Amino acid sequence: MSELSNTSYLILGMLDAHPHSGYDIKSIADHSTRFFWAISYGQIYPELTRLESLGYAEVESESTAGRARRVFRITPKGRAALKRWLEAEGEDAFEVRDELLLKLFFVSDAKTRRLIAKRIKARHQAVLATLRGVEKHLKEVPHARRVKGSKDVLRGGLRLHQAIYDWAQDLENEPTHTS
Amino acid sequence: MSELSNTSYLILGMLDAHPHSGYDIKSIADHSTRFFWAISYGQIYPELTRLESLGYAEVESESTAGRARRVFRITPKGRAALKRWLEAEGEDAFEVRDELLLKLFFVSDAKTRRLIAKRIKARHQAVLATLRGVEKHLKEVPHARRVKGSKDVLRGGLRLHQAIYDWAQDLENEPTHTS
DNA sequence: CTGTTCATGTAAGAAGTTACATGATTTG
DNA sequence: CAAATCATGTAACTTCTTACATGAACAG
Repeated sequence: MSELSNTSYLILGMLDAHPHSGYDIKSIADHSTRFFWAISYGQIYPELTRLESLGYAEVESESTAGRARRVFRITPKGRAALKRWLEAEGEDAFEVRDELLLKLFFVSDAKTRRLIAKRIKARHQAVLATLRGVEKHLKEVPHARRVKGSKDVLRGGLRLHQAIYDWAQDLENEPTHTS
Repeated sequence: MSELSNTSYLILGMLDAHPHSGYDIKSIADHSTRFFWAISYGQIYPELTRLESLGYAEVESESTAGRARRVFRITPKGRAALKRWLEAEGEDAFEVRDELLLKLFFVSDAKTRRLIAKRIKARHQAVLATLRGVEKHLKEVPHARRVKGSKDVLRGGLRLHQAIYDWAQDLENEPTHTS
């Protein structure tokens, strides 16, 4: 396959904003990109090593004593690759995997259907609450350190989850299935 | 890990509505579940064999001459497992992977940002058009043959993609980034 | 002094995609 | 008769998750 995956660019994007360790990247991703692109340690650490060996990133600092810590910095080559990716027109993968929608699709009795609607509501209410927390937190982050698109993307997330919530609300209130 | 995955239940759900071949399942999935749970031949054929060997499904008919075709039917054991799954409370996985959101997250210049907004709009406009086509098609399918939740799920999809479209529209019209 | 957070990494496996190989039947 | 569609299946690969192993530093 090609040299860099979307997950590589996610890491590169984080390094572009500021030098980071694998641990940093994971924590940032867990309250930002995870809502539309999740990553795990099992990807991050090997990928950082790989990005370094390919010249897209380099080790900025490495702790020799005490607690282990390797901080990576993006290289000019990495920055160029990131820019190219950002501007490239491609397939622009969009994928949803939703177990509750899958269940709803196959459900025939009204009672289970209503129960699933309830569960969908609860799920997205929880996500909305989390996103509102992120929003609050974001306002406290110094302007310069903020990843540029975070505000836009956050608003998109709020809209998306609100829309699903509203739909599930309607579904729950609907009279017992006709037609 | 456990014996049946969500993808197994998707197949079982299809067989519950009506006996099908692997090819059938793929074509149905491609204009229904694919919007929230995509599957490929590489999963379907081995999984049908597996479901049969575990007693959740059985071969209803098999062409011995001419064009190959194996039609599967759900067994009582399969039906029971499906029902249990539909009613089980679990983690209810919800996952989004969106390359354009990922790009937007890292974009700093207004021009690229606007371009990505445009691409998001185009993408979801296309999905909406497809979903409206599915909606039309669904009305022509005989009532009894319809998978029960398809209408509900379809409306959910329309809402979701409309919400993203609207958000992208706002994003495109916004004055060049302040704050 | 104990639990939490910081910190790195690997190994095994699950899940999914893509490409390939093969061939029959139908439609224009 | 050629192209599209019907039809099954496998192999190689990518991607991602989970669990494990290890240990330092800090907060109460």
